[in-house]
Amino acid sequence: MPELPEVEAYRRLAEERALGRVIEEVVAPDAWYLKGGIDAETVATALVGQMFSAARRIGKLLLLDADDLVVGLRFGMTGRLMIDGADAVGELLYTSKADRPEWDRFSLRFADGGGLRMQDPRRLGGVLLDPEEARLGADAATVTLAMLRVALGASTAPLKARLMNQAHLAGVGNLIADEALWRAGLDPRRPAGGLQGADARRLHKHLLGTIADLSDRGGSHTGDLRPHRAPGGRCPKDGTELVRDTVGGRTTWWCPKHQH
DNA sequence: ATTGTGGCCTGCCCGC
DNA sequence: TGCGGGCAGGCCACAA
Repeated sequence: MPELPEVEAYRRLAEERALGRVIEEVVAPDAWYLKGGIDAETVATALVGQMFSAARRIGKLLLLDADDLVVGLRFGMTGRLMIDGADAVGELLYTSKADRPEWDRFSLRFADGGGLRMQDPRRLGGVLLDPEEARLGADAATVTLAMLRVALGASTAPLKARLMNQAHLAGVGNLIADEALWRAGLDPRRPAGGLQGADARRLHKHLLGTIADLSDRGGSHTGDLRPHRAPGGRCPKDGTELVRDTVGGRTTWWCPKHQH
């Protein structure tokens, strides 16, 4: 399930292997995968003959800068990026590791013979041209405490929902949200705007720490809480049985003893 | 503007 | 052994 750590791995892969190569062909067999009212012909006309000069990332959105446009790649929950057959992320929690031709939703072939592919069994990702980058909030991996306070604002929404709102803070998905709140000892249901002083500082510290740890370990599914997100699971800190509920529309697990 | 809800997509796993 | 239902969740449309 690509969250920020996985997309950052995709970005590095693209930076290493996709820049400076002339695009010779666009293969976009799945019209549903092209977002923003574009079709395969539009994408091909825009991209063929160009090359990428930079690979950027905002939250979970990968941005490839071509000569006169930007390609945005969204991976949803089950998307994978492969370049010349290489995969940046060995394992995704909720997607098959299989590589099937029918799961190729979008591909670019380079003039040198290699190519870039998006594999996505569930078709939850997509391709955008010139995405509106300003619609995304601060990137969660580098957010400062002051920016986090702005992102939380005076919102009455549940803290977890606000953290996952990409317009305010970009890059936090369900697993990272649960892990960071668990580490910070904060109840996912409490109002986002109610965080003061030490609570906000603790959230900031553990949000950055969670993202750094999970990136080092190899993905958003490598959190300390993750193995216990199951019926009967207990808090690895204090042994209390975890609570499962829906918060912000997402399945949420937390420890009723130490998260307040 | 804010917040919450439902639907989309498909593979997988469980119980019958 | 096959089948149906539930589940996973990122994103978006929509309602109030």
